[in-house]
Amino acid sequence: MPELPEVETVVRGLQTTIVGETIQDIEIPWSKALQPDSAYDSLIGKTIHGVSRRAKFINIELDRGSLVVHLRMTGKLSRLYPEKYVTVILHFQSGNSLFFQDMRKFGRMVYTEDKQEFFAHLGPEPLSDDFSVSLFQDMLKEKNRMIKPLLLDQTFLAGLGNIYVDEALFQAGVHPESFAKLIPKKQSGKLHQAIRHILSESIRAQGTTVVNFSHGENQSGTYQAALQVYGRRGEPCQDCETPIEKIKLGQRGTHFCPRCQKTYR
DNA sequence: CGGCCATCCTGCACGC
DNA sequence: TGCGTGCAGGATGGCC
Repeated sequence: MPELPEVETVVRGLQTTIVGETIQDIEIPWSKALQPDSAYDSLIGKTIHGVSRRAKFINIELDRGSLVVHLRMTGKLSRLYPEKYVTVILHFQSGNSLFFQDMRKFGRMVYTEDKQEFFAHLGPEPLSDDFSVSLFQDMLKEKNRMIKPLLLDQTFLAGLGNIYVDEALFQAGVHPESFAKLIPKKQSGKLHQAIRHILSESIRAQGTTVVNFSHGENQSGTYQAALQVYGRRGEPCQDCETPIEKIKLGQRGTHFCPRCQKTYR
């Protein structure tokens, strides 16, 4: 499951490989993966001028407009033919190609001429300078919602996924069912720090790569071992040895230590 | 506004 | 062995 750090790693790779390429042709084995329907015509002949990241979106900038990619659960971009689960192939004039592989077919490539508009609904970038402790504390203060689903809401804060939210809440000692506006300043400060720490550390680890969809199976990153609650139901908490619990919250599997994480309600 | 549900997809774990 | 069932999950959209 690619989270923000994995996406960042992919983007850095693409910056050194596909910038300057011109799209000559596109194959679309899974038609839903490339949107809108007119995207094919819009993309032919376009040259890639840069690659950047916004939240978990990969923004491939063209001479006009952008090709925005979201990998969702199982999407991967690769320069080599992956054989299985290929949904879109960009063929470049150079003879090189870029393959979009996605077993679960949730991932999307979207052509947009107005990326500002496309990203307009997203909340702040958790790693940006703008995202200060005081801003975060102000944002929490006005939200009468449980903290876990709130942190997953991309319009509130853009880029956190299920795994890192559980980890950040554990590190901050905040129970996922706490109400945002009731979290004391000290704890929301810790939470802010935990979010940024986890994200930047796993970017440093070359994109975490938490747990594969097959559960517990390592892919490539080194951050897996650093996970303290996610996927550890029943295992002793590393701080107090109380078994880690798993509940469903906002339709998401949610892991936490019932002793170390305090509920504010 | 907030919470809940269904939807999209597929592979895998589990129970019988 | 093989089958059926349920689960996982990012984001969106609909409903109450």
